[in-house]
Amino acid sequence: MAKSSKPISMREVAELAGVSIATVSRVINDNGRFSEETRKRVERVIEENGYIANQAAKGLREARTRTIGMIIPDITNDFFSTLALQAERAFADEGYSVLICNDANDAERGRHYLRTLISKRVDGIICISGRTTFDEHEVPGNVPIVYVDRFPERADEIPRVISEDLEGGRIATEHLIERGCRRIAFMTGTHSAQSVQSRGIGYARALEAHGLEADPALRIELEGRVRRFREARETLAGAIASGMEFDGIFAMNDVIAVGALLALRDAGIRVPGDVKVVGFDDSIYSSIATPALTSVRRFPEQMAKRGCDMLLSLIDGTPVELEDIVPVELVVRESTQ
Amino acid sequence: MAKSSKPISMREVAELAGVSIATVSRVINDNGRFSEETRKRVERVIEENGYIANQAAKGLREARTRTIGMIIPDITNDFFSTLALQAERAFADEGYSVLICNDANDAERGRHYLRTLISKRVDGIICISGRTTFDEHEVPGNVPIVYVDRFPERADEIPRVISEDLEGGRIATEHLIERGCRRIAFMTGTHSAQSVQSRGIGYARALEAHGLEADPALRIELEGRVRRFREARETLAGAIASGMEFDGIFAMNDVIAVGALLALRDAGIRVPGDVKVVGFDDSIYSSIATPALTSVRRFPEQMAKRGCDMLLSLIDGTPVELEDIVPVELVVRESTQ
DNA sequence: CTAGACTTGGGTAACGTTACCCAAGCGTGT
DNA sequence: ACACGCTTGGGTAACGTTACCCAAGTCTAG
Repeated sequence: MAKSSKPISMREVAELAGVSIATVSRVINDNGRFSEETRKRVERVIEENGYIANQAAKGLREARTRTIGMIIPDITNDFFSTLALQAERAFADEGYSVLICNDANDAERGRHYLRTLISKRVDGIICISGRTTFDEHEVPGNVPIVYVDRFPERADEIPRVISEDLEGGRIATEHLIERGCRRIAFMTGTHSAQSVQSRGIGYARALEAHGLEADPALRIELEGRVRRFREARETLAGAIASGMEFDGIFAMNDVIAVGALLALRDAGIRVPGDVKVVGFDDSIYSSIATPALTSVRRFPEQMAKRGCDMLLSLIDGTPVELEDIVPVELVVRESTQ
Repeated sequence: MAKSSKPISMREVAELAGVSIATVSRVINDNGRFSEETRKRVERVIEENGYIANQAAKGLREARTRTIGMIIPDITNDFFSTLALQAERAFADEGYSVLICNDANDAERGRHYLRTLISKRVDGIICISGRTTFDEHEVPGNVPIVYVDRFPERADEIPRVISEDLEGGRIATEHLIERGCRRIAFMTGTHSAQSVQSRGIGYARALEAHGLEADPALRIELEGRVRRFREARETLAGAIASGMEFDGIFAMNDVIAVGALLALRDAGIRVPGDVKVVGFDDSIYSSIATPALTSVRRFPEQMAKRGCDMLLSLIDGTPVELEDIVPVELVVRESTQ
C-alpha cells in the first residue's frame, strides 16, 4: 500500500471508465442523463478504486460545505456535552458535520474561532458562547447563526433557543422558601452569561414575593473558571469560615452545587438538615451526589434539536421565530427534603 | 446589511486595491515580492471590506484542509470529553480545527463517519472508536490516523496512545485483595474495547497471583449502552437480588462504579464496610460520589496531547513510535478505606 | 553607458467539482 | 423523406486560491 498515494479524482474515474468527467458527475449525483450500462461501468470503477468525492472541491463549486460550526464554552461540562452530542447527531442525520470549538467563555478565543469558522465557510453556526458579540463587520456574508442557551446582543436579528432561566431561578428559590429557608445564598460566577443572570433575577423575585430581603452578603461569586467543582468548594469553605450565616443555597449550576455540598460536608453542616441546596441543570452530577441534589431540570436534548432545526431553516432561507423558549422543571431530591 | 451578501473574494480585493490577484495572495501570505506601499493598500482594502480567505479554495489548491477528524464514542462521558477538549485545544494551537463524530461505539456509524471525514479531506484522524477496523480500501490516500485509548487492528501500521490498562486492572484488584476482599466482582460491558478487556486480564492476573479463583459468576456484564450509570445500577441490583455474594467490586470505569455504589446503597450494603469498590478513570464522578470512589487514575490530557503530537508528526511525514503507553496510578479514597 | 541583478508585480494554469450548452444518434409521426 | 424530440453524453467555464513564469523598471558595477 503506497503510504502517500493521492486519492483518485473524478477525472481518473472518467478515464478508467472511458467516459467524460461530466458523465461521472451525473452518475454520482444521479442526475438522469446516462444509460444503465454507463452507470454500472462508472460505479464499478468507483467501487474498485475506492473513489471518494472531494468535498473541498464540491464545497468550493457549490458554495456550501455541509459543515456546521459550534462554539461552546467547555465540552467537559455535562450540560454542554449533552447539547453538543445531540446537536452533532441531529446535524449528522441531515448530512452535516460539525466543527467544535471550546472557547472557555473567552471572548478573544471566541472571536478567533468565529473567524476560522467563517474562513472555512461553514454553512451555519451554533453559538453557545457568552459575551461574544459579532457585528456585521465580523460576520461577512452573514453566515446564519443561532444562539443556544445564550442571549445574543443583536437580539432583533439573531434567533436563539433559551430556557426559562428566570422562572427556573424563581421556582428553585420558592422551593427553598417553602421548605423553610429564610437566608438563601446564591452562588454564581463573576461574569456570568445573561442566562445565568436571569436565574439571579428569578431568585431575587422569589425572595421579594415572600417579603424576604435579598441580602448582598448572601451572593457568593466564584472567581475565574468554574470548571470542576473545586472553586465552589473552596469559596464556600471560605465563606463558612468567615462566619457567613445561611440556611439555603441556590447554585447557578450543578457543578457549583456539588462543590457546595462537599464544602458543607467538610464543615460538618448537614444537608438538608441545617442547609438545603438546589442546583441547576439536573445533570448527571445531581443524581450521583450525596445527598442527591434537588435541581432545576433543563432539556439540553430538546434545546439542541430546536437549535439545529432553526439553523437548518435559516440555511434553507426559511424564516424562523427569533426566540424559542424551552421550559424548566424542578426535580426534588434529598438535598431539600 | 444585505442578508445574503456573498463574502468578498480575492479578485474583488485585487480590483479595489488596483493590483493583481497574485499580489493580494502574496501580501496575505507575506511572500515578499511587494512594496510596503502595496501592502498597506491591500491590507486597507481587506480591512475595510472584511475580506476573509476562503479555506475551501485554499484547501483545494494546497491539498490540505487544516482540519482534523475525531471519532469518539460518546462525548458525554467525562473521560472522553476531557480527551476531546484537550485535543481540540492542542490542534487549535497548531492552526487546525476539529470535526467531531460521536459514533456510540457503533461500527456502522464509525464507518460512515470515516467516509465523511475522508470525503472532507481532513489532514488526519484521531480515532477513539473501538471495533472499527479500516482496511486500505476504506482509507484511500492513506489519511494519517492515530488511535487513542483504542487498539487498532492493523497494529503494525497504525500508531496509538494507550494507557496501562492491564496494569490498572491489576493494581485495582491487588488493592482490593490487600484490603481483605476475597470475592471480587468485575463489572464490564458486553462487547468491550480491547483496552477494557485488558483491565479484565489484569484483574484475573491479580487474583491468580494471590491464589484466588476467578469465579465466572463474579463477572457482571452490562447489556447495551453504558452511558449513564442506570444500567450498572439496575444490573447490580438484579445480581444482589438473586443472591450473588461478593465483598469487592472492580468496575471497568467510574460511571459503572457509581452505578454500583448506588445499587449497594439501595440494597443497604455498606461501602466500604461490607463491600469495597474501585473504579477506573478517576473522573469527576469519583470525587463526587459518596463514599468517594477509589479509582485508577488515567491522564486523558496527556493522552490527548501525545496523540496530537503523533498525528502532527505523521502529517509532517516524520516517523513516530507505533505505541505510546501512558501510565496509570491508583487513587485511594473512601470506597476502599 | 551598459550588462546584469534585484525588486515589484502581472498573467495564468492548475486543484476537483458542477452546471450549462451543445451534439450525435435514434425513433416517431406525418 | 423530413422535422422534431428524446436520450445519452461530451466540452468547458466557472468557484477562489496558490505557484510558477515572465516582464518592466531600477540599481549597481565595470
